[in-house]
This record gives sequence, C-alpha cells and structure tokens, in this order.
Amino acid sequence: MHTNSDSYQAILQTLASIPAGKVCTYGEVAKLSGNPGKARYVGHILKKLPQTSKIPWHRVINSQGASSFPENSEHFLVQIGRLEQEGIQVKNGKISLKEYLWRG
DNA sequence: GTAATGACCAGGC
DNA sequence: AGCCTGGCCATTA
Repeated sequence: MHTNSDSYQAILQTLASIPAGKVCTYGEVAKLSGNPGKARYVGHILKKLPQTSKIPWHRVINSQGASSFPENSEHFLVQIGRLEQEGIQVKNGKISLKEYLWRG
C-alpha cells in the first residue's frame, strides 16, 4: 500500500486467483504471495477493498476453517451464502480445510 | 513521534 | 473443545 506496494500487489494477485469452489486462509494467502507472516496485512487489504472490487473476498477464511465475521452479521451471511452457492459444504459455520483449501 | 487497533496465527496449558 | 500469550505488521488516532 504505502510502504510495501510490491507486497500489496502480490497479495492482491493471489487473492484474485483463488478458484471458485475453493477457499484459502489469510495465512496461506500471505505465504502463497511470498509474504509469510503477513496474515494481518491480508485482512487489512480485504477490509479496505471497494464494493466494486472483483476480488473474491468471501473465499478467504481463518485458520480455524470459519468466517472471521460475527456470526449474524451481514458480511457473515453473505460470505457463507456465496460459499455454499459455489458447492462448498458449511456445517455449523465451519468448513473442511482438508477438502476445500486451495494451495495454489 | 508513540499507542492502540485489527476480516490473523501458532503454541501452550 | 476452550482460553491465554506473544508475535505479526500496516493503518489509524
């Protein structure tokens, strides 16, 4: 962004390449983009994305295999809804990383 | 300039 | 399973 424009671009690129029907954790996105340990930065970028962005933010979940949003929030419902629509099984708000994690 | 805040994570207990 | 701790790092106050 300001100090690390290169990291920003790399992370954005990785986010954009997550295929439908798969999910990726914040930490994985950071690692895959060549920025291990910058999971929080990934979160920052996603938070600041404009509504018009085509980045599939809903395919990013935390290392627990769950949404990082409050359980009944608007974002939470939209995220889970979209994932299910892409064929991902969500049981009890949790997603199987074994099955759906995208490793690049 | 410092201090607090997150769409985070791994490890320990 | 849960809860706490320390580390992480750009952004914000």
